[in-house]
Amino acid sequence: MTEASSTRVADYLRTAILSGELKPGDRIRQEEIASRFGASRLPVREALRMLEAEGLTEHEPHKGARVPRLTAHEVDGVYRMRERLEPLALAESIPRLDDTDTARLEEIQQEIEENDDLERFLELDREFHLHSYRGCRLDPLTSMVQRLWNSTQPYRRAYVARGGRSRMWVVNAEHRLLLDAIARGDSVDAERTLEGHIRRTRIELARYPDLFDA
Amino acid sequence: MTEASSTRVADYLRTAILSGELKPGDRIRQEEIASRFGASRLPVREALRMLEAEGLTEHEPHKGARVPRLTAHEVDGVYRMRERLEPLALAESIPRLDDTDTARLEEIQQEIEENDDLERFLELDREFHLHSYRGCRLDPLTSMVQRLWNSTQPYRRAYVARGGRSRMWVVNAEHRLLLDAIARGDSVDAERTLEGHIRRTRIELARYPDLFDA
DNA sequence: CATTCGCTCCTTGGATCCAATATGGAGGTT
DNA sequence: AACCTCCATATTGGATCCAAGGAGCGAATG
Repeated sequence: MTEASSTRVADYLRTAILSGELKPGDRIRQEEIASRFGASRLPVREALRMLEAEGLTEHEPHKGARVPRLTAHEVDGVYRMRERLEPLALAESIPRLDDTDTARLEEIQQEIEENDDLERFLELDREFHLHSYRGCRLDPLTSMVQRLWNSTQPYRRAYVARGGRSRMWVVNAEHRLLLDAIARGDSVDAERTLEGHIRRTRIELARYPDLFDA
Repeated sequence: MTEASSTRVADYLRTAILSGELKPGDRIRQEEIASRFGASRLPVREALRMLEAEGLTEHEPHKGARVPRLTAHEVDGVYRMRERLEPLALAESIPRLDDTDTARLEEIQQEIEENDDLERFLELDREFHLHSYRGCRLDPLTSMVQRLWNSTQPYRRAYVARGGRSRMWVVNAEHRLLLDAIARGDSVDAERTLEGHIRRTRIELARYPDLFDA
């Protein structure tokens, strides 16, 4: 057992939140998680701190941890941050991407277009974008980008489940344009395309303010 | 004692790092801090997790916590992130700033120009910029900006101590232009001015690659 | 004489127990 | 009947103790 126990707990909770098993507003009781792992509450506490750092949980003294419930305005803000940060990550990444990477991106996009499952789309879309940043050597930047993706995941899910279906062709077109720019190594074009992609998604999301009520 | 003990420890360590008392590469022994506070190691562990979330410490299993030592490339990356994020924070902030705020900014800038102490300058410069974001209602954004400032603080100090003196007039001019744009409520101009301010600082920093060796 | 193996000590990771605080319900009062 | 207060209980925060892993030093050997 060279792996830290708290890390395992953190991994479990992370996938639970990202998969939608734990929803915004849900309370996380330390004892419950601890017993599920046959461990004490201490590693759970550590894990919750780690997740807090990743923006996946929030903590209030003597009240415990919850999955954060974001307002429409906050999600909008996160998307505006992504509009600025992800183009930077992509520009930093492109010079270091090789043919294997672009082939992989093409493959993912292909599967997105053939896929018909909601949950699978969320995974693939995330993988598509994060893979395009894989060449970015700026650790603080990539971890921040990941954090932003994590924090809005539940609302992405809600949106796609609601009305996202009809707009799928737009996403696919944007992804194809992005792929083209990346394959050509055209960072400037890629940045602009990506910024537009995120901005349009943000504006689209704003059309469904009731996603954030529950 | 309604205040969490771990919070006090975190506050102490944070100021210790930001003030330069703890330098990049320094190890932080839990027992040492704990005894200094007459507390057990547990709240120290929690505090270290919090600081890790803020980018002020880093953690390795069974090896303990250290103040992160950034490479020149990483600091450059952080500045590039700031170039993109802080203009957004400023634009978001400006519509909500009132006359009291601009007066306060003017006051800070005035003191910067009269001041001659290195440590005091670091404080004032930080306060100037962070105060200009005070109207920004996007919590994730402001906390991230603060985080970026924190993580480069030791290197800002080293730079100013080394050669920053001679360039002070540039900083002052930039701050004055920024102030003017803010006072006029001209978000577009303010964004552009701020971006240039950060970019020039980044390029200037890159001229001293040996700041990162020790 | 250098190198490597192994041992000891130091530091961190985890479990259990105790203290402090918020939550929810019952009962009394207006 | 509604509201407020107070108490019981559940849940988190902290202290102490024990286990596990890494670093540094010394001795033995090539």
